[in-house]
Amino acid sequence: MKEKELRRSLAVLPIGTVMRLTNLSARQIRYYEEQQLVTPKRNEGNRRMYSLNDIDRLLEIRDFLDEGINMAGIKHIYDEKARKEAQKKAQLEKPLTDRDVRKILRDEFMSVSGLVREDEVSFKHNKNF
Amino acid sequence: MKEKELRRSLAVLPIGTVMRLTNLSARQIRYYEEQQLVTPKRNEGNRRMYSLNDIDRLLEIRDFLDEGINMAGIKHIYDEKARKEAQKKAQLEKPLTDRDVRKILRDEFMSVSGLVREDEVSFKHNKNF
DNA sequence: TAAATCATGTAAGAAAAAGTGACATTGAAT
DNA sequence: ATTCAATGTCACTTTTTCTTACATGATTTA
Repeated sequence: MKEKELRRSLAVLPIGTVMRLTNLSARQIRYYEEQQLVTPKRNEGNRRMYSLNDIDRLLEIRDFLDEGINMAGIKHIYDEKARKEAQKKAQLEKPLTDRDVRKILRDEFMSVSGLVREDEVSFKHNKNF
Repeated sequence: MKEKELRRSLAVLPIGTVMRLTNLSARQIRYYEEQQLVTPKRNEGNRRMYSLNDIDRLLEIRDFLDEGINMAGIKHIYDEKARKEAQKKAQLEKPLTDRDVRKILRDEFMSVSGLVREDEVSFKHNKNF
């Protein structure tokens, strides 16, 4: 299903359409870009062009904001996501060591939000888990 | 899968995007509309807005033209298609009579292009088939 | 072959959409 | 009360799109 992936990442929508589809103002959409939460392409005439993936991202941002999360928080979420993606991809290159497997397992546990409080660092730092 | 149907019929693309996606000139795209081969929506500012279905239609038109079929021919093809769609929908309302079933079967045969020559009208008109 | 028609190109002028940059506003946190 | 984050608004410019009209090359038709 590489085809679908491609279609969803095609930058074909002007900002006017994105406004209607997301119920966001042009100001908001451009501001989120300024905050590096979305990175639309530009056409030859310097007009922003968005993909369906961009739309999804913007809808998600809108939801996060509605939940009361601020820009910094959202930025953090996406940075984390990108970091994990990159790491996962890197792992696929090299075979996993036992140590890697344990680390991944541990990370999975840690990312179950709310299970562990921020100040419970001892467990977090126990490399022998 | 009504969801997908909806997405494909959403008018979200400006003509510039359609040009890039189809490799057709604005002039061509507008001309095909003039010939009623496509019927894009308009936004509040009177700009043409196209759906993914419209894109498919335009690509198909381009292929027909490449095959040497002219506007009238293409128009005929789509008129036929629309006619059959309408008929099929109408049939779904009422239960089918035996006669209807035979007619549908016959039409199916007739629409297998090339099987029957244009001048072989006797078979075509034999209502007892 | 001359004339008409088809499909497309092109140009002009107007209107709409989108760009940037600056300043204003509002609500929440300090 | 001040600051800051998120958004609104305005001014001015560039790009895109619209419509209308006329031009052109390739086919059809008379």
